[in-house]
Amino acid sequence: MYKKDLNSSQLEAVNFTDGPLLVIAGAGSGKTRTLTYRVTRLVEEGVSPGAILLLTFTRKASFEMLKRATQLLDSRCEKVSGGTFHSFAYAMLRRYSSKLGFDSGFSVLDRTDAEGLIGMLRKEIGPASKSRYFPRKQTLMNIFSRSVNKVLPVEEVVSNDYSHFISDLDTIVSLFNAYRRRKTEELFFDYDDLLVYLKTLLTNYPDIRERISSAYRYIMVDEYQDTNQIQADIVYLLSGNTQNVMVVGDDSQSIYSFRGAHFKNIIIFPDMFPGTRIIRLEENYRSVQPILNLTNSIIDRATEKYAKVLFTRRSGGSLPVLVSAGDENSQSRCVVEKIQDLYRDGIPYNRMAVLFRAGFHAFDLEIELGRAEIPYIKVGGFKFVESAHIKDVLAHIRVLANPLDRLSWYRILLLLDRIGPKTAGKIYTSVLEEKSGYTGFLSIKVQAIHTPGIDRLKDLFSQIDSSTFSVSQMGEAVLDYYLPILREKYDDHPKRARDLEHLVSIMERYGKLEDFLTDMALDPPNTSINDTLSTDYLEEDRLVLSTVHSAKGLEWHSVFVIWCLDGRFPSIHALDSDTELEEERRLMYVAATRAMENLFFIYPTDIYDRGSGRVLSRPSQFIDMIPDHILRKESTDMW
DNA sequence: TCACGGAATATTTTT
DNA sequence: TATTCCGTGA
Repeated sequence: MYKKDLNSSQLEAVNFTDGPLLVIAGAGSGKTRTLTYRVTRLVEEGVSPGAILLLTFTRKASFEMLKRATQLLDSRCEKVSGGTFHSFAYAMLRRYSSKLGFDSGFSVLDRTDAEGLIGMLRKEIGPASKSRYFPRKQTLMNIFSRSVNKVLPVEEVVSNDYSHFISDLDTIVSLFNAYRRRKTEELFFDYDDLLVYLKTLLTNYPDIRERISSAYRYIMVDEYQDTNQIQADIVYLLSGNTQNVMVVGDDSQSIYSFRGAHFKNIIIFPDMFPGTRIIRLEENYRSVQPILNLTNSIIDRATEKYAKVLFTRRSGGSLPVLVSAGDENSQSRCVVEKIQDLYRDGIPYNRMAVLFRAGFHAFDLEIELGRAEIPYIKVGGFKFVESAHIKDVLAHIRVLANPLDRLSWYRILLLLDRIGPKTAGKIYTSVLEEKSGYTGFLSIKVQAIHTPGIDRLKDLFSQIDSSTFSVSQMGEAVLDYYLPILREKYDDHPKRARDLEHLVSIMERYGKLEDFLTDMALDPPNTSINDTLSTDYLEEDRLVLSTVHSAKGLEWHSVFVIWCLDGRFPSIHALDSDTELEEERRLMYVAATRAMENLFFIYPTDIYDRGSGRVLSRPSQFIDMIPDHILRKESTDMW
């Protein structure tokens, strides 16, 4: 099976099982296949599945690979440990949390929670003089996260990238320290902490490092170009004496530098692991030659690249097309028409995708698709767990698991009439004083709080018994309580109520409350059908709308990239920074290399950009000025 | 202490 | 366009 299904480079990678291995895998070169077969090879050779660690970029990616491996070999492959760096870190930290002083566990803060916490602190110890601009909580989080991910002091991040806030540096630094303190007090880890604490654990406790690294004797890391410094350090620490580490990546597809990732990790891997074997996968199996010609010319113009020549044996195929449309709506109608044409030619909807730079770029298209009755699913962009109504419900559930969670208590209490931050603070303090977990709320001794809201809330908490209730039973109880509030608060409550129903059905899959809450933070649902939270997909024939970031690693028969307009893609904010512009180029490269047979770039003209006051009309500089024999030009005027 | 209204501010991608 | 911030009146 190995010889039949793999080319010689892939086979070499699969058979190289001991020692450090770097696989430079171009787009569509069978990277996933190589990783999958390597798993089956190891298992087949008798390596215990539990000793294999497969770190991927999303949980879905590792799930898919292991499912495939199971089909190829047998169910042993299901036992392979797979997941993201963050989920792996979570599992390890759970196991050894007492070492780090978190005896009673901890919960994970997602991005908005972290910002909320910072927002609270900002109010408490914020800027002394209110006359000047002070960074918002979001900006503060960006500064802190960058400092952690790039392993730089906050001072340096501020003076390098946020020099306009330099006069507030002292306050920013003390906020950072307060943020860290509060996380510890309330038993919280944010995304960055998961990685940082894992690294600390591995560094400071050699015995634990030894135990973990000997448990995972074979480590594989996918999408290595999108790892950051801490992740690379973790890989190094995990590799132990055997150094059986295989990393796979493509520097041309590095698109997460905003998260601290740096593709240089790929380049320096052989320095970290002397004796690294390097294998290049350069045959593309995905795209027809005309598409490859185009994608090569996109990436050829990159200033910094590590030469790689992709070739394909897939002859034939038609030229990629660049379409100029009048305005946003004619762009949408153009996409709809082409999709209908292809569908009539026998291409199912789920083999076509529309990709875009940012979630909101698809709004107009979604309306047109609805009008044309084309079923679609949207991936990425908007996150449901961050919408207010979902957050509201989750807050009630979170205090059940972690009664120290001040943010959630505040959120719950502020929903009630006549209760503001001050009162919420008093209630929070008195709940803690009871020292009986969330049930402490039932006997709070705060004078003069007798609102109907508080009584209803007490009802809810007295009804829920976290030791006997299943996760979804808790969800249902909270939902019963919350729905009247929802109706009061939002005029679009029917739609939001549907999301909540769906949330409860997701809860049914979980046995433990902690697992549910952790997944909501680390692996939140990010797909929607008709603007409503949805998790069942691929079962029906639906067109895929996706951000380019969420499309990474996937492929479709026909791909449409919309808003290929200079100032949108690349984003107008990237235009004055070379490194950001280069990242946008790689992003365009990722988008284009998703296509197997047909590739369309579409851009509307005469778009007024509010932010800059400029009118955007040029096609994206990444595909502008490409000769007609590589990229065909069309215009919607011609119809 | 809360609730509300007007003003100011702004990017986007995700674990 | 939406969110978030700040001041004012109740």
